[in-house]
Amino acid sequence: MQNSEIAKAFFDLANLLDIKGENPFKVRAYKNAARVIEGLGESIEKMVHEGEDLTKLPGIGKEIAKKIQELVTTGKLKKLEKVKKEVPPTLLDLLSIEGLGPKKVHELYTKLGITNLKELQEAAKKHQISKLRGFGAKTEEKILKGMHLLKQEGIRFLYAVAKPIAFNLKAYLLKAPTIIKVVIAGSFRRAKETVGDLDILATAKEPALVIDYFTQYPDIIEVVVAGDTRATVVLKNMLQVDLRVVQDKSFGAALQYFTGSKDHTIALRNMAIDMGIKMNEYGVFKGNKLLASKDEIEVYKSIGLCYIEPELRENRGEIEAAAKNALPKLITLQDIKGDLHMHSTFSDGIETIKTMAQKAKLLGYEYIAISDHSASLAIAKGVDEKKIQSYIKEIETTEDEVGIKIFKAMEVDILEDGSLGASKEILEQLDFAWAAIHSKFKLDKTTQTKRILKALQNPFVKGIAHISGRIIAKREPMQLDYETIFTFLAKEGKFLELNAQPERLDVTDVYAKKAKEMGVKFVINSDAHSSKQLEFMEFGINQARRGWLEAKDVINTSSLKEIEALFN
DNA sequence: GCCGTTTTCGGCCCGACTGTTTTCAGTCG
Repeated sequence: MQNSEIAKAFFDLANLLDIKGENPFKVRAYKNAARVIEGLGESIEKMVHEGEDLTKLPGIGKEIAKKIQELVTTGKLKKLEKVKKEVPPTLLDLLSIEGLGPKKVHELYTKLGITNLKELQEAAKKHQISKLRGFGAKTEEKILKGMHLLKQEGIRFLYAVAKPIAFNLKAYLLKAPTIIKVVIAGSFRRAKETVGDLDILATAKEPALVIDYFTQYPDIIEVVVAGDTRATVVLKNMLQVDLRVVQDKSFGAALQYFTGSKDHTIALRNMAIDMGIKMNEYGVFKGNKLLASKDEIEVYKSIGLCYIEPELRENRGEIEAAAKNALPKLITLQDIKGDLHMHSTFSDGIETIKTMAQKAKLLGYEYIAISDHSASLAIAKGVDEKKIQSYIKEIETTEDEVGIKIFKAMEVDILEDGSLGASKEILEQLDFAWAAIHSKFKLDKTTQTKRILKALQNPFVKGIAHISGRIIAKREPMQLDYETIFTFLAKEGKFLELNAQPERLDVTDVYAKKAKEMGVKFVINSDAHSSKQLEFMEFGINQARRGWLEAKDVINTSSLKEIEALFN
């Protein structure tokens, strides 16, 4: 059973109990546990099988641990089954309408007998809803409007897609009356691989003027809420944007609050409470005394912590590390000295080796590797016995012409049985190869893991590229025993690729952190198929930072000399 | 239901906005 399935069971349980009117703190406890499970790096099922103590996880106590055990071993949760008999589970769908929460759904169910979206729509059309106490004409209208917005729910935007949208909005807002600062905050600032909405923080002398100006942005299709200091709108592309405007003196406190994550901020505020301190978006206070507000460094310092980089703010141990002054010094784009995975017209790249090399030189790299596909991958028309000589010659010529070190490499396909899609005769003419899977993604976990390990045993293979094979929101990751693979990589001194393609970002942040803890070394590669795509390195760095990686964990931060030594 | 270096009981982040009220509950982030 996947962590996500277990988390969903607890979310459903929490929401149904909430609708039923159960103690809200108990509801919150279930939701907290669900979030912890969702964000966990390792399989809860595996932890149960290995007899690990689940109550060591934050937010999981004796009762929830027992329920997890029950779910994993029987596939069912008696308490959830029981609640589903008391409260129709189709009521959960009603919660996805803007403005409907557990209390209102409870009223609709008990007073009007509404159990699903269809009945809700009918009741709204007959104007039965506005007659209920606590409801009115506006709520009824909102329900009817919310019905057709529902389908769009839950879509997330790739970071790389959201970026230009965010920058356009920022440029627009910087022209707002009395504006001082504009920062894209939220999950975008934390550089998550996808963002569900954009959270923008602004400071201004007169916030209300900025809100008014914001709601006139041409790409808006709906203004959901607009008050004096905050507004929520939906853009034509269905991206939701939240703007918060505060006085400039509150910038640091507001930025911390609006960057999140929610779990991180709640943990900070709880820590502050223990110290007799109150934290909100206006500042950090002891009684009436303002301790900090103007910048984030000061805000963190006021509760005894050093500054925590946004990418780490997920309540995954960063607060404890900050308290001990043991945070990692995160890798930056400037640390990267070369790119070791890219394609050319010799396989499915759209530009020549020369164009790729020129662009790499422009980016300031000391070295690159051209790593076209092996011929076994028919779709990419790779390098076979007939092409290998011209491939090598072209790389050598370009190296001299452009004046940048170019490694002769290959992204060699891993076949179904774990053997490689290129012969020894081809491989021994190259500097090294990355191994990668491009087909048969659905093999079971044991078979898939063995397949990768077998490929990695080949001496020409220096590492594994885009390990999970996932395409965000399009293809599920393969089932793998990551621990076994990471153990092998660390022991053999082979490398784990962090693929920077914005829809891959493979490995994920959570697994990167785990691999690092196990002593694995990384290579961050653009996997560029055009010279423009060499700039994707930025997205790989984002993911690496979210995975707590430092320059010393990543081999392509090394100088050419060091890299050559590594490959010999 | 979870949690605890003052606590095993009594707390549980905190504030903006809306729509419905006639001073505030519910929802949201």
